[in-house]
Amino acid sequence: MKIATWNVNSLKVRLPHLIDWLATEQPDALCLQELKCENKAFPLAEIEAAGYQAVFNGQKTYNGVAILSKLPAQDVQRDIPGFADEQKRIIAATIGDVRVISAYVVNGQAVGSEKYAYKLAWLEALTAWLKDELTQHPKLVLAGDYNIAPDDRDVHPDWKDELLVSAPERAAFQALLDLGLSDAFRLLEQPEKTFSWWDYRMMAFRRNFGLRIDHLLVSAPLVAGVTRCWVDKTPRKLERPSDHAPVIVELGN
DNA sequence: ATGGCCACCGAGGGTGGA
Repeated sequence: MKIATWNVNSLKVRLPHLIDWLATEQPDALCLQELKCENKAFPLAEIEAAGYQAVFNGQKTYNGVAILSKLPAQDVQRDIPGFADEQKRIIAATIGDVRVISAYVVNGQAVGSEKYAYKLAWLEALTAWLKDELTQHPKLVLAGDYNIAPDDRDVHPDWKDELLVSAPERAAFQALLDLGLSDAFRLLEQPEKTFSWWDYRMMAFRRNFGLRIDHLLVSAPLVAGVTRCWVDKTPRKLERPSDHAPVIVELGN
């Protein structure tokens, strides 16, 4: 089973890239973030024509998440239960026998800002919900744009901003791992300076000035089956790309 | 030369992203 995550930064603009990528990579499930698209504008016909089903949780202009899959999505959950939030950042569904969650973690804008406080509160609510979710679904993949670079290896050395690497953000990431989840990318040997996001400015992609902030966390019963995990930089090289590249995990079981 | 983008809404620049 092949599961991927991709922050497309506007589903409308990126739809041609998405359709091409689905045809090439043929993932069993793909978690999307930053749709920036209302549910009524979701391009379902194009995605179905590509051989995929879709469940989505969209909003106008900002945020928005979806799960595309070859098999039908079951027990669909939108948003974090009990956490009052206008922003559409979560959708969960069971694909086959795996619980798949597409998460778009709050960016946080600047350390110490109101949005930063919201980021930490949101992550706390996510963690509390997941604890319960894992008891019901032992085989679980939490996929998405975390807006956290977990380790110094995940950050280009010239990155000067505190956001995305601050100690409280990394502690929040660790709290997710402490639930019994593993960063699939780090289960295997990986090339140095592997990133999943590059700023549109400063020729950042060409210089590989990036961050690894898109992750696939897998629950304990899935760990032994992880055969491969990688970032696909191909779509980042196209005209009018998303600033994020897809990350893919292959599960052998 | 120390900043350079992109997408949104809406009709011009402000906002947000990371």
